[in-house]
Amino acid sequence: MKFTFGKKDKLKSQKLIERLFLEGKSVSAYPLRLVYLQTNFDDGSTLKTGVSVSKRNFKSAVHRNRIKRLLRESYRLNKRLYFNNITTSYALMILYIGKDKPDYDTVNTKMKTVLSSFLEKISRD
RNA sequence: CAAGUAAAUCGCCUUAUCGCUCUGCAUGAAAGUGUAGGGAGGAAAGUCCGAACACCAAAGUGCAACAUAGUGGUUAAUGGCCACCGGUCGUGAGAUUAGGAAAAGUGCAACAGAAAGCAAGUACAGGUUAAGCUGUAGUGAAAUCAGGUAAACUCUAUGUGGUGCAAUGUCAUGUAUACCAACGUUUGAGGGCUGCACGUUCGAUUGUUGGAGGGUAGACAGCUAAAGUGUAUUGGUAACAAUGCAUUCAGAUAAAUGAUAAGGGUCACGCCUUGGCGCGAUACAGAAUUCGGCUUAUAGAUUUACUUGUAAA
RNA sequence: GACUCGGUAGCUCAGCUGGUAGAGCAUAACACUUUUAAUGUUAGGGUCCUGGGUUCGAGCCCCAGCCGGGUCA
Repeated sequence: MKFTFGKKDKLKSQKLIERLFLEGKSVSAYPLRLVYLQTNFDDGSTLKTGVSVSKRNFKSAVHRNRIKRLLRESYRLNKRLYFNNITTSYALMILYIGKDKPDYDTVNTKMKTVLSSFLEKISRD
C-alpha cells in the first residue's frame, strides 16, 4: 500500500454515510473519534475514509479546512502501518470533536492511538 | 520635523520530501500507470442592490404593495459611480447629506407656558366709552404669521410580472393514482408558481386540508472565452468611452488547491552597541452559475497629492 | 442556495401609532419567630445587542452591522 489518498479511498456516498452514522460503532481518543461500519464496495477498494469537523465548534471555514487537511494528512501517512494486511472492508469516518485548534504533532499521535485501538477492537469481535 | 486629510497599490519568499484535483498526450480490455501543464481572494464573506442566463398562463388588465427622490452625466443595468449647486461638521486639506410637495386633505407636539386652536389671554407699561387694542417680559425646540413636522399618514413624479443553477434539460434507479377523517365537486371543483379581483385557457383516471406512511436523493449537460485580463494611445474636469497590440487564467461536489523540515524577508521588543544576538509576531480570510457595484473584516508595508503648526533658508 | 422571527434587570417577559423604562421570580436589609421557611415592608440592580441618521427629544422611525432561533429540496 502506498502513501496515497485518492478519490477511491474517500468516502463520498451520502447514502453510505447516513447508514454509517445510524448503524456504525465508534472508538475515540480525545479529540478524535472514529466511526466504522463493515460493508462491501463495488469498485474493489477495501477502505473508504472521510473526515469531518463540526461547524458548531469551528465557525471559520479556514479553520475547518485546516483541521480536515491535518486529519487527512496524518491518515494518509499512517494507514500503511495499520491496514496493510486487512481483508474485510470498512467505511470509516474520522471526526474532530475538540474545541481548540490542534497542531500536526498532536493530531498525528492521536491518530495512531485511535487507529490501533480500532484494530484491536475489530480483531476481538 | 510633528500632527493630519484624500486617493491608489501590495499583502510573505525559496528549496527538499510526501501528497490532492483538473486537462492534454502515450500505454492498457479495464482499473490504472507514466509524462507535460493549470489550480483561491481583495474581499472568494455578508446576500444589500443591479444585470446576464433559465423556466413559468397569449408571460393580459386593474387595484394593492414595494422601491427611489436637488440638477446634469455615465453604464448592459442600478438605489452604484462622477461632476456641479444647496445644507451640516471641521482652523484647514476635506468629510457628510432620502436634498420633491405643508395654498389638496387627515393627524401629531411630553414638560413648561395664558395660549402649540378654532378657543382663550399672565405680569408690567401705554391706551380707550369699552375691548388683547399696542409694546415689552416670561415658558419652550417652535409663540400670532397661522408656523413646524412628510426616515407621520398622504400627494406628485419615475420604476418593478413571478421564481431562481436546489433554475432547467436528458438518462438511470425506485415507488402508493394505496389507507383514515373533514370539507367541496359536470349547477364547473380545481389547475396553468404571484397579495386580491377580473379576463383567458386547460379541465373529470376528482380537488383541498390534516393524520399515518412508501420511494428517490445517482450520472451527464447547464459549467466556465467572458459587459474577460494586461498594456499603450486618443477623447472627456471626471465617472467612463473608443481603438491598437498581447494573452487564455480554478472548476471541486462529505467538496481539491495541502503537510512536514530547513533557510530567508518584514515588523515590534530586549541586550550589547551601530550591526549583530535573543525572543515574539507575520493579518482578515477559503471559490461552488457568472458578472457590475455596495457593505463589513484586515498584522503590516509602499507611493502620490494636499492641509495645519513649528524652525531654518 | 432562498427566506423568516427575535435580542429590554441575574432569569421569564410587558412596554401597540415617539415624551423621565415596568411586572413576576431572584438578591440585600428590616419586621414577625426560640431559629429557619413562609409572610409583610423597603431598597439596590438597565450602555433597552452595537454604530450612525431623522427629530426639540428615539426602547419605539430609517440605514448598516453583530449574535441567536426557525422554515423550504
